[in-house]
Amino acid sequence: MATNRVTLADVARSAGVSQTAASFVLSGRGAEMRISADAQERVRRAARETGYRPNIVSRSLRTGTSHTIGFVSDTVATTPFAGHLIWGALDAARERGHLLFICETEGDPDLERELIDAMHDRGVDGIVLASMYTRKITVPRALINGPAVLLNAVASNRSPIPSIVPDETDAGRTAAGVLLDAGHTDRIALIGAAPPRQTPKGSLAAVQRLQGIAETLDRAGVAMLDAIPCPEWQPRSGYEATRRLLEKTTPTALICFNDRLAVGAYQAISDAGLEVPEDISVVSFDDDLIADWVRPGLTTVALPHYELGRKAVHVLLDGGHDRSTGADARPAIHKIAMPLRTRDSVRVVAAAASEPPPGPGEVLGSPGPREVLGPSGPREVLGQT
Amino acid sequence: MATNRVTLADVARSAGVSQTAASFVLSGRGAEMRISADAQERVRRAARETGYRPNIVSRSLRTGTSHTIGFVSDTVATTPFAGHLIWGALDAARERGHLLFICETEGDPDLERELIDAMHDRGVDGIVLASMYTRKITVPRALINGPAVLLNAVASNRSPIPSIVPDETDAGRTAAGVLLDAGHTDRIALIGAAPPRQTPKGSLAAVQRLQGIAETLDRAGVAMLDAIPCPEWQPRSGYEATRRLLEKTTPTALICFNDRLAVGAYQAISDAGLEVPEDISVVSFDDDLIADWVRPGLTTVALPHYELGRKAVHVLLDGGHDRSTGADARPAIHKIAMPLRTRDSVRVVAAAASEPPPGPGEVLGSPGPREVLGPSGPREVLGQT
DNA sequence: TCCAGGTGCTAAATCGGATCAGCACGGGCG
DNA sequence: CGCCCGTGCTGATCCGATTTAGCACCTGGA
Repeated sequence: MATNRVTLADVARSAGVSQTAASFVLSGRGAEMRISADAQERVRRAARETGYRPNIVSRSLRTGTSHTIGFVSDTVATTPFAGHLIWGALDAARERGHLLFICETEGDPDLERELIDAMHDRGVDGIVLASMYTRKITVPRALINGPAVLLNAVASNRSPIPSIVPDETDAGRTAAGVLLDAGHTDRIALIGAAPPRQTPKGSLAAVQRLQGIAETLDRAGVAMLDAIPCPEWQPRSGYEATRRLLEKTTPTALICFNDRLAVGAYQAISDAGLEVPEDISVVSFDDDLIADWVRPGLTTVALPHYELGRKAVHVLLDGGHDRSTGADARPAIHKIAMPLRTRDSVRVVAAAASEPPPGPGEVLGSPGPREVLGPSGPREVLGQT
Repeated sequence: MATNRVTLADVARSAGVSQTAASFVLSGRGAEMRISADAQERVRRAARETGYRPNIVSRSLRTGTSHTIGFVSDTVATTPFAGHLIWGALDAARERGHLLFICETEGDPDLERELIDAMHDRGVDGIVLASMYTRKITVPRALINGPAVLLNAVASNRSPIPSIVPDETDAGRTAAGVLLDAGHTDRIALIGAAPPRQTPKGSLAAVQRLQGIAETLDRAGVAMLDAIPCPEWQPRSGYEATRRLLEKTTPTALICFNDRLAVGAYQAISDAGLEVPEDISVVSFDDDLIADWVRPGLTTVALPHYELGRKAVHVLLDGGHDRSTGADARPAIHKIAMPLRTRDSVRVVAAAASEPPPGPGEVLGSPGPREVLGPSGPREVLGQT
């Protein structure tokens, strides 16, 4: 810090009023506190001419609000895919005049406690506790020392802290809907579906995506052809599962439970001498980087990282009022829509019966009414050097 | 902030001493200030039992040091590749009891100024101004209001601010050395070399890498076969350049100026019916994610992002003393070694004449004495979902 | 006996704003 | 003439630490 910062006392002296008056004027309470228009003008001019900026540290000491938020993540911060969580939080914080402390716990509970405490020591207005993938977590005790929200996570223990998570169930509906809308009313198989026990620890995506898919297919009276579980959601597993599926039967559409599984599925389909989407359509989840790299581009239901980050900050800053809405004591769980990214992996077989006939210009691609575009898409990812 | 935080006054009261005495004890100046062993013990016990934690906001107001650092980047924060810059800074800061404010300017000078000011308003101890790729930047005026360092950037205007950059010249020496050590003493071509004017604006890598390469080849008496410039360092350019090269002549080794160019070169080599490394060896720079994905794995000189981030924080916190070392008024430029990542893209033709004969177990791979391993390699990058 | 010097602490000021509790002045009214 | 009230401000206190200045007591030497 430079030693020559202009203080409120300087401004007051230069305007010929008391520090109190200057404070009132600059905090917008001039009229309310009956400061004359003339004096107000003098104060404002002095502030402008001296380049006065209020010292937030001292304000924070007195008022207890620091215009600062803590962002504590397990490993999100330096992870390529979910850096958008931070980006959204950063943007929302800036819009509302806040700055973000960011740190990583690396999954270590002691470190987590230490970092949360360090943030409280610095008087943060609240803490965003973020998880790299959507899951249940046990809320650390240190968090109760102030306002907080859970980002990409829900509390496994009882806790009054609100959560922000992607709407995975609706994503399941969207994925199934894409196929239905494109006229696939038969021979739809699932890659990566797993009974709840076989799912990554605490992960919610597997269960909820399946639920949304099943609900939508049921409602349309479409039976599932098959559902192959995968031990882990990696390309290799997707490859194995799809190969086994193709040995048994011939699907015309696949719903893969994430993009990495879908990449494996692509490989297996190709190995079987078939093509996407001519022989088999593929829909998936996440909108991983690879979804745009594979050919044909993968139609997928995107994790709305940017929006999740934004929402977390907004809920945190507007927080506490959640409890007044409704009489239930359970903490709010805010679900963020997962937008569909339409690419080239779904073949349009026929317009869906339930859809209005397509207009002249929109024969191909058929996004249909299910497409939900995120309020602002991610920026292009840049290379290094 | 919770209302029931324990304050120093509480501790003092509970220990039966004055707040002054308590402050002395807890700041480690108890003996110096002649507080009796008994009183010291009482204070420490009270602090422990009440769970006292000093309020950094108030300390900051009094002492002007907030144990807080600002990290201002253009777009680094949410970029997959260079998130390691932040990770290194985060680790170093935590080791020294500091927390990081992180923000992105998106290249907008107004936003940059606004964010730097916002950080100064919060009493940061210093600011790290980071750039996504190594380049010259004009140091914003707002930065002179406190200690600062430039990360991955050097000042184009006169400025007393120290810089932390990768040692690109030495990286050039390393890349050329890898080939020489593997016995390539002929037919070495460069892909991506460019006259200074044709280089990305302000980028230093092109010039310095070339300088190191040329110096090392010269010293070994090896003439360059050819050097093809590339308008931009992307796979397509690398592909085009290599294709043109292969039409003219037949190199046995390529030095590509970054990994993306090398990926293009791989493609062109394959199209020409040749193989890496049997027909043509390839060395490159950056250690981009793709360097480990392509087959054969690409031997490359890594950008030491993690170390750069660490060093920036250390220089910042130890700063100001730079000027005293040496009589020259120019700001310090700290160059961080770029470690070699040996993979499988370089064929060993023969042990280099200048090298000692290889030991029994190390016939292949020949890392040689040039290999510099970073103090701690990057963690594995995790997927999402 | 007196005082210098050491021991073991404490009162009060300070950092820069926010805020509570008034205070001086002028005009209108009874 | 005295009182009340609205206008337009100001003094003092507070937030929670750090730090300067200094005070009371005791011991030992002259």
